[in-house]
Amino acid sequence: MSTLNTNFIHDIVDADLASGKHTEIVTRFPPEPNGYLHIGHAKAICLDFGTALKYGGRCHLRFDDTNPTAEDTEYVEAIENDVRWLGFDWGKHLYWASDYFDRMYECAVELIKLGKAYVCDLSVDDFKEYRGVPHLPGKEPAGRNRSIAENLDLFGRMKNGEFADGTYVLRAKIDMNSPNLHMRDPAIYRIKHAHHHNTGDKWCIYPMYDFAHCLEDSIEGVTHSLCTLEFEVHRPLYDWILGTLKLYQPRQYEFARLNLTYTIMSKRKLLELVKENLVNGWDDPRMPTICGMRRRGYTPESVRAFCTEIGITKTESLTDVALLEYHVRNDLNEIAPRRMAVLDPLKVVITSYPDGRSEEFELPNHPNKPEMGVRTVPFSREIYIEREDFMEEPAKKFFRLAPGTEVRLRGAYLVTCTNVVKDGTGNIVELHCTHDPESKGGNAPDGRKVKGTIHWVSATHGIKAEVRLYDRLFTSENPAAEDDDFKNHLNPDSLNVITGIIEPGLAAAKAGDKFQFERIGYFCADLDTAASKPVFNRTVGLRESSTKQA
RNA sequence: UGCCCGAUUGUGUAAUGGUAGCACAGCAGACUCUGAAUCUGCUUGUCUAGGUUCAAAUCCUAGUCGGGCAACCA
Repeated sequence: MSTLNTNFIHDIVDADLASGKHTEIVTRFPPEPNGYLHIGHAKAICLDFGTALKYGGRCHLRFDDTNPTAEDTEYVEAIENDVRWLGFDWGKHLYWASDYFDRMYECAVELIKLGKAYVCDLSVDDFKEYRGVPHLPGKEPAGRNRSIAENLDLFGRMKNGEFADGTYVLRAKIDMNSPNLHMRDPAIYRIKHAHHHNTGDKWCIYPMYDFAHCLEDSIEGVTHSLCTLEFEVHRPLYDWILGTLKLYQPRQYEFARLNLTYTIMSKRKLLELVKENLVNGWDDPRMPTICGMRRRGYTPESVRAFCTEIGITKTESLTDVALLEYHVRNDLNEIAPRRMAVLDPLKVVITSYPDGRSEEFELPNHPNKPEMGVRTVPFSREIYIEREDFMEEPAKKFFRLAPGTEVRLRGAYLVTCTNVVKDGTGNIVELHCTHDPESKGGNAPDGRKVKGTIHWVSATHGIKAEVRLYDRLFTSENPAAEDDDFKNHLNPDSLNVITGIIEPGLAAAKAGDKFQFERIGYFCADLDTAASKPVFNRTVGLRESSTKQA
């Protein structure tokens, strides 16, 4: 597994191991079950699990389910599935923040007893006003000086459901004048009369992220708590809570989140696309979600290789999606069997080939990997070729078919175009060619060089297939940074559904099977595919040298 | 305006006081029954100004630019 890269986090781990601070490395991936995982999460997953793997430690999968009004079990299974698909295993270490609600409550009580937490009755608006703004000190609420006994009583009554949502909140007593807003007596427990998927109706108060997360890490013995940059300002609070409670203190380290060109990474925005039917669900192959990429035909190996390559830093950046596509091609090139499919068919009649006759050619599944075997492809008098593989008036470096020129039909015969058939409006509807019967298999006995090789499908044997041509979802390199609504920058051509002609064997493809359609790109059978109606997704096109003349 | 963080070719990263390297992208060529893959070569970079040092991408100071923080979200 390609996790042997190094980065500044690993430098820290190396140092901690060398100094004896830790002997076993424990990390965690802590998703909130309120959405689907995307490529940005893949980066975090590769770091969290990859670090544990590299150092022979363990990585916990922990659902951060502290907000029952935002979360849904719908997402839990999808998240587990996605992490597994990426190739990682949490073993028996599956946890829930809600597993620790009792402990967290006790910790909150402890904080109150230490005089380090109090119940506050400020309204949400007043709460904000008292907190103030970054460059001015905040104001201390009256409740800040409540007695410990009164706080204990009030917090107990909050827990017992005596108060309505929003009436009280438990706050850490830190410093209303701190330059760090998160230290201005942050709320750590709020009242939410909501049913929780794990704990049912046991609780009507739930811990806030800042209070819950450090306790979860501490309880689980996490050594390195890795998160994204926006939590940097939360770190003092993380340390304060554990320090005040004198609990084991994991260290939090922050790294930059992934940004990719021509995509958005915000869960909220992705949800918007799904809800407004601008895409066909979370697993739409245009989505940067892990399930979307899976359906698109990306492999876990390629996603992991990409995550390794981009590295882990604190520098905010915008990674070129071409780098991801490179890794997808790189992996698919190795593993995808070759097939022929014509996406924009132009009929060719081999006039010298006997009518009614057909034969089968044996073609390799992979040009450089004989061990991948061969398949047979039927040939007949009428075939389809790609419309763009013919030019009536060929450009200078056009190597393909043109009137009077000879090309190789991949693995079949050398053919020469003898006639161009047009309809009344001048559109080319058919080509006539003659073949060299001596060139069976694709080479002439006289050894003459033929530069052009094009793919083909027998018109009498080929099967129609729905082919979904996917392109980038946005036309803007950085849709989230545009001044207007990101949805104004959706690519109207991000999906183009066409009917192509595939070699017959391809109709048996099972959903998820991956192929290279020679000279076109990598494709995979979609979830919707059926032998009676094959459906293929374009995963990514082949790289095209810029010298290729259209 | 307060605090925190960051800045290395077009993009992403490495170099931990000692030759600025790698990958992608781009360009040129070789090879090729995929204009793919593969192979070869090439172009382009340390934000600025001072300082420390025999030596600075690296350490210090100031500035510039970019980002984050003001949910009873995570």
